[in-house]
Amino acid sequence: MPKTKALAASASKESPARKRAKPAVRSASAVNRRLRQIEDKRSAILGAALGLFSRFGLHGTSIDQVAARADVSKSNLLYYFANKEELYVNVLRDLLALWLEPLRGFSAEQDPAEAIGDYIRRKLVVSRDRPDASRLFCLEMIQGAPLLRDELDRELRTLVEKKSEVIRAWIDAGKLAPVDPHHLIFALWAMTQHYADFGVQVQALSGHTLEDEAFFERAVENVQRIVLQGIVPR
Amino acid sequence: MPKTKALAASASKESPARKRAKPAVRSASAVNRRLRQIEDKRSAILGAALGLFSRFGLHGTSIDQVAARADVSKSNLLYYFANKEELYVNVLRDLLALWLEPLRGFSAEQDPAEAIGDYIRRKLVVSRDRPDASRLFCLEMIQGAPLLRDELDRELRTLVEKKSEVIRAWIDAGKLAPVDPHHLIFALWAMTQHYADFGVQVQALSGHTLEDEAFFERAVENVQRIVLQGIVPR
DNA sequence: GTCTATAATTGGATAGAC
DNA sequence: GTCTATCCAATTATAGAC
Repeated sequence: MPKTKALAASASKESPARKRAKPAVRSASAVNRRLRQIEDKRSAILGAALGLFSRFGLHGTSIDQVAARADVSKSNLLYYFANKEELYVNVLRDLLALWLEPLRGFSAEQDPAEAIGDYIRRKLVVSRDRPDASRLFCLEMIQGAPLLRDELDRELRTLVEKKSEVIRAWIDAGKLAPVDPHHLIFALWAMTQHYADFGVQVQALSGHTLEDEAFFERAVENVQRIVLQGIVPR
Repeated sequence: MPKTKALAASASKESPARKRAKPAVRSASAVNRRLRQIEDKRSAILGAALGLFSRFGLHGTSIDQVAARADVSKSNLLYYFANKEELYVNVLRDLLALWLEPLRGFSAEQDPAEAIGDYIRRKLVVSRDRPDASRLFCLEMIQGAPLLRDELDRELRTLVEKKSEVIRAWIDAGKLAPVDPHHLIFALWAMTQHYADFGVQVQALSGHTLEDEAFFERAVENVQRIVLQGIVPR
């Protein structure tokens, strides 16, 4: 079985950028420049890591590759992140926020059709602009989300419960057909992320990518139509 | 970058079970028994491999683990499959058929609502009974489907085109709202596979699995309702 | 902070006896 | 066909100079 050794205790080593500069002779601005430089390097590494992890997974990616892509040496990378798994965890952490963002918009005062239509568009924008994030998230889920499990149970769960209440309120007000909120949310996630996660298949079958403006709009319209109106003629 | 060395030339080594028994002293039934034994072992290995590959991916799984799970020795496994990638390819090949199966059902004479409702149920059955297959397929897609790309372009593509025609015929006959066939197919795939691929998340948020009979039925009904009727009250 | 070794380990694959 | 014993390559991670 794949090792999970340092996973739990992964917050152990402080990253250098977190350490405050000790009183030195340098001017404040020089220190700030330095700090920014370091932070930039960190995010360069994180960005490179996301790109590779999201395609090849944790085990399919070597530190070397990440380092090369981030244009730093391998040992330099290991100076910033104590080990591969710490790097991976840090990439994942940044992800969840981005992933949850669009859902927060929902509120009972809105018109449901509009709110949900909007949500679909926003999620498709994420699929278009951050397909790597979507894919890594998916990868992690497939593997049983060993690293996100806790967050899933806490943050995501409470958020989903809250939004389910909103959906129920809409239904009670007769503004929405009686649909199970959970299943509706699953459906929305699935349909929108599909364009990122199965991008290759979408491309192979339709000949287009979300990058293609016209195709993107068609995707938005069709998903909206299916979810809102359904496909049986009225 | 991850190596792709022997991928193309992977059909090189014949698997032992494919070789016909040479004229021997054994009785026909003895030979048959032997062949079946071998075939059984092969599928034991393939089954074990599917289970592990679908969770941890190609690189996250070692031959050792597969061998252990299939209850054979590592070198014995390598007798049946020349190398890890050949094993992986064989697992994938078996998959595609299973994956395409449900779609073949579609034909223009059927009532669209019924045909599509049926399709949703059949796909959800697959998600329930063969989640590992669904997950591995998803993994492969995320990674750009290096091994399925050809099949995607051929088999899947022509099948999808054919079924898109059926959908278009339904629309022209006024039996279906004007929806882009491709996007509809994507939506159906996405919503149904989601229950397998994101099973952990579904479980974490809803507290249920498709194994749960009542939950399964609710999933079927809700997906059907969303796709067919939509969620805006009529 | 960054680099050049290099240690340490894992894991894929082969050789050859039985 | 199956096993044991290796070989060998790829990687992670560390040590220590600059």
